[in-house]
Amino acid sequence: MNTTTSKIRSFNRFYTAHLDILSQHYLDSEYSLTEIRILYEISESKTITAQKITEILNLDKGYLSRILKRFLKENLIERVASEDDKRAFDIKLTDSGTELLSVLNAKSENKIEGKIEKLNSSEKEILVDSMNTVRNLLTENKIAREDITYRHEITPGDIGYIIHLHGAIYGKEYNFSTDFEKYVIKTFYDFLEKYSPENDRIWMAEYNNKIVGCVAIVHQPNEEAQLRWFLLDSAFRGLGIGKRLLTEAVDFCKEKKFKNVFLLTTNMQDKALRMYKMMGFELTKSEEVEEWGKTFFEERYDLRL
Amino acid sequence: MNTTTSKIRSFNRFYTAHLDILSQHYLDSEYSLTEIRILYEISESKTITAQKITEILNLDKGYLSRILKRFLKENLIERVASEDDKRAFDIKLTDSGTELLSVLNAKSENKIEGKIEKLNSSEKEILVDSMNTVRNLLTENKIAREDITYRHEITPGDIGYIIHLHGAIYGKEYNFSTDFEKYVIKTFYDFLEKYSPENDRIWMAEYNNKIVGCVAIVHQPNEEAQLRWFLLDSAFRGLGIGKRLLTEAVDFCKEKKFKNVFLLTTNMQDKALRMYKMMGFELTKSEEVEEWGKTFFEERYDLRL
DNA sequence: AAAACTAGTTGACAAAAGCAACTAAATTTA
DNA sequence: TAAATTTAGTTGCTTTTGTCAACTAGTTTT
Repeated sequence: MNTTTSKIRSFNRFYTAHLDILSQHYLDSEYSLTEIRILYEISESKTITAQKITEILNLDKGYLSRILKRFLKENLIERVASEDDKRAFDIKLTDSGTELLSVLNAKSENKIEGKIEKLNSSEKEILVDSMNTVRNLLTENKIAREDITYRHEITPGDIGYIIHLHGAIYGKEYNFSTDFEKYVIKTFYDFLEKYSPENDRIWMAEYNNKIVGCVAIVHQPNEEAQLRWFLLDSAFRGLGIGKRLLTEAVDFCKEKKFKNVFLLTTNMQDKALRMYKMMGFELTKSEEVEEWGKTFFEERYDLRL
Repeated sequence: MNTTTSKIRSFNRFYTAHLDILSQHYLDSEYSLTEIRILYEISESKTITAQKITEILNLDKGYLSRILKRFLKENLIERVASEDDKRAFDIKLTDSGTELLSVLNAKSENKIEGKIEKLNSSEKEILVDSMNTVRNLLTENKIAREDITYRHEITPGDIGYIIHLHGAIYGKEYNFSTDFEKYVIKTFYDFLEKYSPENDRIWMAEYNNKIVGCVAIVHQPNEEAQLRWFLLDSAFRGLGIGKRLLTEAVDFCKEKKFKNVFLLTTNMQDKALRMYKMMGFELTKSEEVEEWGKTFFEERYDLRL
């Protein structure tokens, strides 16, 4: 028996009970969960047709029709004949409908408050993060480009996390030993020692407040710069994050008037190599080495600006 | 408006839709979700009374009574008058009831399989871990001591994550600047340079495969050892994790026959200080310093073994 | 312009759930 | 220990919730 599946089922049972949505009256109001969901859909889309609601909530149109009739009578909704389809109506909430919904929302929030009141703020953070993770993993479209944020100020914990990503990702994908992480630690220490906010920069791509990708530009003598630590969590590839990071990095180099940017990489990083080439980087050196428990080619790429 | 609450509400709406529990027929069977939940409860507790079921599932006893009557007629359950209460019956599933439930379980698992088939194994792991976290946090008992695991082999990504924790926690709790993280990076680099598996060790406490606490013993000249990097994520304090880590560390020192263990800390770490003293450490030096954007006392504690 | 389709309404009905009165046994109380 | 109260389960009656199919009137396809 598949344990992942059974663990998920167990969670589903737990959450069904937790949601407490199987009782008829939603939050002791005189409305059922279905009715509230209808009102909620109306409020969400500002204006909507009955047809659309049946699609979203999977309701019988006859059933819905009667519920809407009652809502009209109770002045919770109002509707006007649709412009482009004279059979249909555009439905929206009246003020008292909005009011009702907000009262119920407040009630629902109170109930949730009660359930999390014993958690401290970091536990709440963990809870929300975990919920987001569950949701993202269970959603078809997985991660949306818009959910990724970018920044370049270094805050406490960032560098450590980037080191962690390097160790974890290279360990998993290329079987690099912990020696590689040690090497990364060294490079970051040197970077921080010589760090010049004016001529160095590190960009981070974040998802759910967690770094999932990064790249940095480190100034070098003779108007050169080195591009370093270009990395993307495997779950976040193919979203244009890498391209965005590299573009920011190269733009920064142009802005700072560096004459040449170079980077050191290995022949194993096929995906990163493709992106470097796309940005105009060209192979200038290649040398076979044995390190971190593997044999590979260490390569240098250059981009003249 | 409290964002934690609204994020949870959003997740609840998502999960309600995801669970798909609002349709009448459970998994296209001729049974409703309520009926299946009843069967499930009966199967879980091997033998149960109707009263108990109404309590667990919050059902009307008249309603339940009729459902059970039907189950009896359909030979899904059987019941015998209870020994200790002649009004009540002990209910249990018949073979065909068990059979029905297992068919439905298989269906349910198939459905879940379908929803997670696109996830790779590490994503599945993350999913289950996150569900466990959600569940633990929403359950009274919060995080249980048994959910914490301990290990001391360094795997790729560990050191980076520990550096991250240092930066993030000290940044948040004591407002230390990123310079502190840089200092931690340096200490870890030195540690890895001189690392001797024989005389050094680092312990990690994990929750859901994520490091939440650590401590290390680093050998020093003259049969001394230094205790370093003792740290605990604030959400995981008060669970005995710190004590366990320190005990492991001191036991290791005894086993390795170090004559003295010392540690350097600051007067700000009140909680850690209490634990050090509890383990027998004594203050041997105290000096005012100004570092990482703060003024404080740097203190040395020693424990003779 | 006819045929096929769609948005919404309505009647008839079935299933799900709740409420209250009842029986019979168990427990509490005086 | 007998009367009063409570409890497990049943049954009749009712409301709520949801389904199905037939219908109107407007829309789209052919």
